[in-house]
Amino acid sequence: MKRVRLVDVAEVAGVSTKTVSNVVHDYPHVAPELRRRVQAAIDKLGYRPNLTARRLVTGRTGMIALAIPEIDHPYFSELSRQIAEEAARRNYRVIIEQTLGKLDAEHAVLEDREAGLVDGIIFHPVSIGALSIAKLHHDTPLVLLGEGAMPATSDHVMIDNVAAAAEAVHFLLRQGRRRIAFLGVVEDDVTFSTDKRLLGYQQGLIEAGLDPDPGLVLSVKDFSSEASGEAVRAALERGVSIDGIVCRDDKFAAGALRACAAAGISVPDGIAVLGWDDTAIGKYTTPSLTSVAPDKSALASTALELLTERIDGFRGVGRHRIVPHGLTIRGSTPSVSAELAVPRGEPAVPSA
Amino acid sequence: MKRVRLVDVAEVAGVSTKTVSNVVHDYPHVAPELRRRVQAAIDKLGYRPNLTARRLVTGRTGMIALAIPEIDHPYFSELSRQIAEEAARRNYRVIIEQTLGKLDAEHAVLEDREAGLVDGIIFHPVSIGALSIAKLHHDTPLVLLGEGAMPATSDHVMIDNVAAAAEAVHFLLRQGRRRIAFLGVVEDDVTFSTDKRLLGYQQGLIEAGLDPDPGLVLSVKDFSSEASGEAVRAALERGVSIDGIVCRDDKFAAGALRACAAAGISVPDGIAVLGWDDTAIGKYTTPSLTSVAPDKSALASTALELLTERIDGFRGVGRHRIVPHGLTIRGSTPSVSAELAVPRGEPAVPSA
DNA sequence: ATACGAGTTTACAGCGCTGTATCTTGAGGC
DNA sequence: GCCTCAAGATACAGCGCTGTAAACTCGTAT
Repeated sequence: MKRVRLVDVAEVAGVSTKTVSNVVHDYPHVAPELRRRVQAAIDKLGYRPNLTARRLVTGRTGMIALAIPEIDHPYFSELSRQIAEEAARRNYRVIIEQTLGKLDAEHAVLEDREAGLVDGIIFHPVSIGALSIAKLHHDTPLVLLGEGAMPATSDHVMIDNVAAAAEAVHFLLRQGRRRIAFLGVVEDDVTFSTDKRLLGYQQGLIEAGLDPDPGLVLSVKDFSSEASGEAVRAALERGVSIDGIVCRDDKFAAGALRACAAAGISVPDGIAVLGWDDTAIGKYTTPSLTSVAPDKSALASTALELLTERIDGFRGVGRHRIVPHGLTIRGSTPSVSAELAVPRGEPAVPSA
Repeated sequence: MKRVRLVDVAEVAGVSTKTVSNVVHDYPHVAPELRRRVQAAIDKLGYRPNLTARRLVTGRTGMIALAIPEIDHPYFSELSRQIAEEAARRNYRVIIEQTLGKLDAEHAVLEDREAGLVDGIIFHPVSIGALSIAKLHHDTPLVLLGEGAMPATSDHVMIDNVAAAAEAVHFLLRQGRRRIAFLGVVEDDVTFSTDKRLLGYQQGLIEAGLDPDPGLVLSVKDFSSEASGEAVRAALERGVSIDGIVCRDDKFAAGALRACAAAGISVPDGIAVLGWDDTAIGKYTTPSLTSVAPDKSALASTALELLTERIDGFRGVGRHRIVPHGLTIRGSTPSVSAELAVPRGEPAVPSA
């Protein structure tokens, strides 16, 4: 059963292919009667335009590629959803490319592998450097996400990680916490996110007149929640005094929660734990997780806005946009009002 | 800056476009010297084939659509990852379509909206019925996933939900649990998954010579973990005696865990909780979750296998494949060995 | 009656690529 | 020395659609 083509419809309706095309596209100057006849033929034959053919001639594919490290990481799947929905609103479809953070896969994203396949690329790089991006990037419109490489030539969207981390610290300080740890720095970490968050953490302490204690910056073996839990366990065992933890992501926070539970320390009473990314993970932990919340919806719409502008011909230099962030407050930090009611003068010292 | 085309390369190399095409495709009968010359021209000009044009002539797009309810639901994002990786292995790209389980979106998936855009569709339906699928489905190769509609005409892949639920029940029975609840039946549930799992649950009890107690089939207001927790809380408050819960998915199980904790009942000592889908959620709950584990990798590879066969011309009737499932054992159920060591004769009765 | 132009409709080229059929070449057989 | 044949290279049509420009229609102005 051959697919129905424009010519088939044209023949049945007794008009030219262009007229059929005009009807399909709702071109205004088509006589009502003809429009009816053509529409009837379309319905009768069940005609559907061949998008590939349309693309070849228009040069537009109506698709954008979304290149992210892992599709099943909660942050990225939640972000993907926002982007897919925002893209749909603008009549674009999304094809998802998983890089697993690997350098060669990230190179492939830029190397026009999608040549003529997508109109633009939204890319959350992890391993690749700014220089490589600038070098490899041809002319497919590109918007970068995250705290990784950000060459001046490309558009870029992120939240203000430094400010967010400082705010997270202030949030805990307001609740009387004084021994706030940062979890954590990963050995051989190639990502830039941690740096920014660590910087903001230190900045927050300094702003409050506190001296950052290097012993409170916990280092973690890898990016798993097991490793982060292990790091917290080890710190507590060493006798490090901690009454709050700012984590680089929700996974790490989940590990911290486990370690606290294992050590018999109550969260949030003994230690307050603060995650990052406001992913679904935070809804399932015990207690549930207070987490820095990037505005994923704003992230998505800003990325799409920049990208569509490029697709529509904008040729200026790279634009850098900061989107809002907030703090989703759940059970792993004391409620602010409770704190205000019973201000604590002394930092809580864990028993382990 | 115009894109480099085949003709541009041909001109530089001083050969026909077809020869360049042959080089690009590694066609064997090309003289080594010519191949070198053409390759040099390709490299020099930075030529990348225009996939859209190639598609128009070959009729193959190299893309498959994956239509799922929610991309950021852990089960679906994990499944998506498997499918994307399996597809990549077979040189297909995946475009993801989110239906949100809505009927009109599910209709759209089948209505050739992707006409000429994808070579095939992998579709996890929720709302649409078997009849509608049979009626709407044109000739784009299609493979269905899940327990929803499964018209005889379409290929279909799932796990044996009835058997898995029965096994889950037996697993708890072996540990001496006797008051096993099923969580839960959702009012106005349009999905078929619950039915199958409930059936298997009842079957498992009957096989063990137990009489299913209707009071142990908990009904839940919606699909959130809050609602499932509420259902468990209410049951416990009514004084229903429960020592084990088989849940229709991990989200429900997470809600159950919270309800137990709130009621002061230890999991797994007082109540054993068993989730479904083996999603990442189970790693973050307290305790971590024992969960029925569909073999997502087998699901993905089987779906791709059936789909590519159809794409490659197979025209037979719908094939139905059952893929394996297992049980990922974590903290929400007692370890089997401990149970064997200390067999319990009496069901544990929760204190609430 | 003729010209004009706004509104309709069409012919045709061509997007960039590949499949088919065809042509060229040179080695080997007689 | 001529013919055969396979390997190597090419010409050309055409995938299904849309943009452009030209053509046609018909009511109104001249």
